[in-house]
Amino acid sequence: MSKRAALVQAAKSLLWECGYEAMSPRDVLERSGAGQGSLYHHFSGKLALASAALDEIAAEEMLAIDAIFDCDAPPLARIRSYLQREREALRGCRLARLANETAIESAALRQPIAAFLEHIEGQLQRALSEAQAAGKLPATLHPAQIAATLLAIVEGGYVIARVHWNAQRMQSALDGGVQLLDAITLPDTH
Amino acid sequence: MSKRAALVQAAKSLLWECGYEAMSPRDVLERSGAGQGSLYHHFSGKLALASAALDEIAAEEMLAIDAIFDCDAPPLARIRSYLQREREALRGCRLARLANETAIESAALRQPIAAFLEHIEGQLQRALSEAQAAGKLPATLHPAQIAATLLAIVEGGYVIARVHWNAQRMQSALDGGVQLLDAITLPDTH
DNA sequence: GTCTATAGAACGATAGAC
DNA sequence: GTCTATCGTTCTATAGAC
Repeated sequence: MSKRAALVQAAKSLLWECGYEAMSPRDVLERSGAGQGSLYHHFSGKLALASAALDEIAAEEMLAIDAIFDCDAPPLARIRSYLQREREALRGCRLARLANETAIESAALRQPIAAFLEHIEGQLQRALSEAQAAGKLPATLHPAQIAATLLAIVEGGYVIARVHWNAQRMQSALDGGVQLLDAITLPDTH
Repeated sequence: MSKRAALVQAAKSLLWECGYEAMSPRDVLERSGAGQGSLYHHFSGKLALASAALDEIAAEEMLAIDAIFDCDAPPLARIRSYLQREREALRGCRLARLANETAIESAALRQPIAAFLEHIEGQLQRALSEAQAAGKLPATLHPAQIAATLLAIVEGGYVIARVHWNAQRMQSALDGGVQLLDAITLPDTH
């Protein structure tokens, strides 16, 4: 593996563990086995390295999202699969955990994270629209907003779990989300 | 105002603006007008100062929550008021914005934030149970889990807004939450 | 209780040899 | 492309005068 790849790999793991501000170039060098020179040869600085790492993380995670949604299951089942997916609640969302760092104001960091969330919302909205077209959901609901709500349940679940330092807290929020989904599902009319 | 109070006041504003790790004692001293000595006379260190500041913030915010919930409006209207409350989405949740910092593992920081979230969940759960008892909600829903879900919508809404750097994104998530609440509300049967 | 001066370590980045 | 050595700054905390 090239030193550049090793640096990006180390940054990817450290960004999840520590976030951006708390990830020091020193940590990255130690974990990757590279020297200072390699880092500043391949990247203009810490921000550019983190941006490259987030690009890779976002690409990986979007593939995982598509693996859930691009299947033959009925639309509401796909949403349930997304909500009930296995998660490491206490580690936080691999991308959105950076949301509250000052550096999120930099587009280089924000863009890959925003693309990831947008991708999830798109899949959720598609599934909701499909369910609505099939008469499984009330026509009064707005798929775009419900999609945002479902994504918020997941991202908020991570936050709650970390504050209580208890993974079960996220599970409760997700379970409630599934209950809401079940409660608004219309019975078949044939 | 005593220097101690000035230090806590400065910490309260900086914690919201920057978070914990990014809040340096230097910033606190500059904003409060106090010297190094005052800080380390009144507090054992940065962590103790932040803990005291968070205690005050949590107390203030819980009062604001009670102002919404302790009123004569019907239970589901109180929940709607909470969801539709005015918020500064891009600033993030004044307390839970610290959720993804390493220091959240310290009980001194976590406890006031956890108490705040717990307080909200309690109010939501009470309102949901009341609505259920009045026949306004399906008996199949679990108030504790729905309460966690509603809180997650709010906390997740902050995250999404910050990632997109667009306050409207939080609004969409909250609007969807209100739609879900309306969709599960049972019609009066008299 | 409050101040200024300073400590020792870690920060992000640069220099320059190979 | 990779390395080691080092820069100037900022970090959190302590010392000690008043």
